[in-house]
Amino acid sequence: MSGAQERPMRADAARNRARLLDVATEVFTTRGVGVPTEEIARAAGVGVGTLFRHFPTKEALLEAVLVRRLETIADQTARLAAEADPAEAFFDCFRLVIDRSSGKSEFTQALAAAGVDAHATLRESSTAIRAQLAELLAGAQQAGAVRRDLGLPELIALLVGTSTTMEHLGADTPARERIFEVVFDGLRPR
Amino acid sequence: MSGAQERPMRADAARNRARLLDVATEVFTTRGVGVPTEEIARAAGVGVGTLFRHFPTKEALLEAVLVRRLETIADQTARLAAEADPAEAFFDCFRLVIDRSSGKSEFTQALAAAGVDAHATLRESSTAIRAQLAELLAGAQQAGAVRRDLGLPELIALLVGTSTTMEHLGADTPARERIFEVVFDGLRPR
Amino acid sequence: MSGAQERPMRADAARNRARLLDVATEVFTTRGVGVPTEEIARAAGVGVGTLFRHFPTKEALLEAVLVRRLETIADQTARLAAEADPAEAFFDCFRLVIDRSSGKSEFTQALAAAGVDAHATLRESSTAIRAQLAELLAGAQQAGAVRRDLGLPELIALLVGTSTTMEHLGADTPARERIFEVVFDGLRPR
Amino acid sequence: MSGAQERPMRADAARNRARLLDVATEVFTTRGVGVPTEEIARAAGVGVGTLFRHFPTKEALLEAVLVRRLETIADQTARLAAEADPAEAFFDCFRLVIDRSSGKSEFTQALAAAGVDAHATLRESSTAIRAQLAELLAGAQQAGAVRRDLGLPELIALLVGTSTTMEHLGADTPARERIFEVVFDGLRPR
DNA sequence: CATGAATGAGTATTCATTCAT
DNA sequence: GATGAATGAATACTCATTCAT
Repeated sequence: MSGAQERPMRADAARNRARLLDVATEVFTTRGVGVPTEEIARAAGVGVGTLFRHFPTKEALLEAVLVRRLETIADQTARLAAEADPAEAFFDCFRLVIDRSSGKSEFTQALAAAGVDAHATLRESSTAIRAQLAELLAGAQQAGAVRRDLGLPELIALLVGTSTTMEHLGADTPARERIFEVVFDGLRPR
Repeated sequence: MSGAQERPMRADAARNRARLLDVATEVFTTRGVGVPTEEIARAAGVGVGTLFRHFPTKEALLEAVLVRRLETIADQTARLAAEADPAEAFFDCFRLVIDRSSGKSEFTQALAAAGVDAHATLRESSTAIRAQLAELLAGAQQAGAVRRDLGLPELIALLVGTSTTMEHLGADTPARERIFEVVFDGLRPR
Repeated sequence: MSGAQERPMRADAARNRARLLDVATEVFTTRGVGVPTEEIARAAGVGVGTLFRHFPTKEALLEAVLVRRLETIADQTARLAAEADPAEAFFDCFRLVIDRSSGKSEFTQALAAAGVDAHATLRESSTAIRAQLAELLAGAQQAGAVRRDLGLPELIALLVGTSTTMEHLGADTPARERIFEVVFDGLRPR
Repeated sequence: MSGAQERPMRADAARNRARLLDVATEVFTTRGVGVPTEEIARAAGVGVGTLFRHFPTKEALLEAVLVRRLETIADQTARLAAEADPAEAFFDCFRLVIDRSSGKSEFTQALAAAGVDAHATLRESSTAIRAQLAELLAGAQQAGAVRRDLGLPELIALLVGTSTTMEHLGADTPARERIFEVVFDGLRPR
């Protein structure tokens, strides 16, 4: 149900596609979405034509990057949810989502896309993550670890916002930890 | 208290400058920074030439918009700080800053600019607001209303992040209120 | 009712616009529609930006060229129609339309556009020319100089086709004259 | 009588070549010459590589299409010339050539190619058709059915032009018939 | 001072053609 | 031989900025 390849796809083509995704992720994350396609192609060691063969549009490339991010997170989130007790699962997941967030506000966009509706491809993977977040939230609320009046939209908005907060703190680990404390304290009932 | 005028400046010139700032604020806020300068000029009822006479660069225009925002906030913040008791002042100010946040992520940028060091012009007004925020924070902490381990950088980052959170909730007032509760609860000691 | 300038338009702007139209006409006519916009701009001694300021689209430029051609023809046609007797007017006009046709099949397109429907601007001037042709045709038919069973569509198609015929004869004047004889003979009743 | 095959050529290769020619003819005729090679290949059920193996250039493909058209016409023309009396043969052939004309101006090009000297490959088949047309014309002229002052160039140009005329009339059969009457009347002596 | 025409570097995208699989 | 992935030159169009009117 996730990323099934229609046909095997030639080895080099797959390698190029992967390389393009990696480079694009890196570049979009660190330098924003404004970077020319040609530069991305060059950095991936392919011609522009190849980039556009794999992703018919710059937007499609961005979308693919976001989808992959979301899928990665969804996978890890799922693993967490299965292992820990509800409360721990919820807070660990919150951390995980935030920690996956890196550089620029690009990831913010990805998460935002999970909240708002986007293109078809994105919607699928964002739906997956939304479902998992909803489940985790419900579990934590039933376990009495999180305020009952919070809904999924607030949770998502809070994830996006906290991600932004962290971006502005950079690598200052103690400060980041204090923010986690503030938010987690605030999330608990009472 | 606001950008000193070198020479008297003709009345119409001043009017044009003001109009440009207003329009730019509106446009940047609602439609993002990507809007062509020409369109801003037209909306302000002047030619592009005039725009570039007042603001030598598009970036300079954006900067001016941000500065004015920061100044406005600083003014209101100052008023609040003078009137209420420290705790109330702090939280009221937090709300005020967030509520001034509207549309797009433009305002978030303004807040971000207060955190990071940007161009010279910005630095002046951001310094002002930083000073006030620092004072308010200290007051609230001494009054025992806010955790003592939080520094100014965390506060600013939190403002930026919460602003982002709110953007994603849009006009859902009850939800926004719940976010305030979460953050404010989290800010309090213990 | 023809090409009214909204506002005076600066002298240099008008000159550039005219130069662009001239160059485009020349270039499209002799080398076809495939010629890069940049080249047209360079040949007109302006930057691409100027070209696109005057004609927001390559298609718009082509359209403008065609319109001007049609207008020119319509003007001359009108003059002819007013002076001569119906039969002479009709045949003179036929010649005139064909003789205005030069190089490539670009003019064919222009005439075709008069037959089929095109963009709004084109339609206006093509309507004008169609009306005049219809009038001339009717006059010649009433004067007994042209078969009564021919309609306007056939006339236009014949103009386009004869224009194509002439293109393939190039500058061979006697041959062109023979074609005129063939077509004109064929047009007469019986 | 048609392009000699150097070596036997494998059965599937021959089938591919034929299929490509068919598809290209169809596509060029209905949608013009601008259609991407890749699309033609796909429609023919082969990869682009195969297309370029058979026709080293897009232009070569177009040329092959035209050659085949000309050959077909030449064949039918030859048959007609052998059967009827000179006058009838001439006019029937004229009709046949025109009626073979379908969609877009692609066929017009083919005819035009018979008039002008194009690439080597084309020259061969166009020479054949030119010879036949010359013979038919001479026959009709000696039979007193066509003006004596017309040469082969005029005839070819007239064929091309009339083809264009017909294109613009589309499927309006009565109108097409009237055009034939006009042209045929005009072609007769006096 | 204001205007808006001119500029031209910059960008996404297409497509004929080549070549590794 | 066949395939389709890779290539990259080419092209229409945009927009910040300058400067003649």
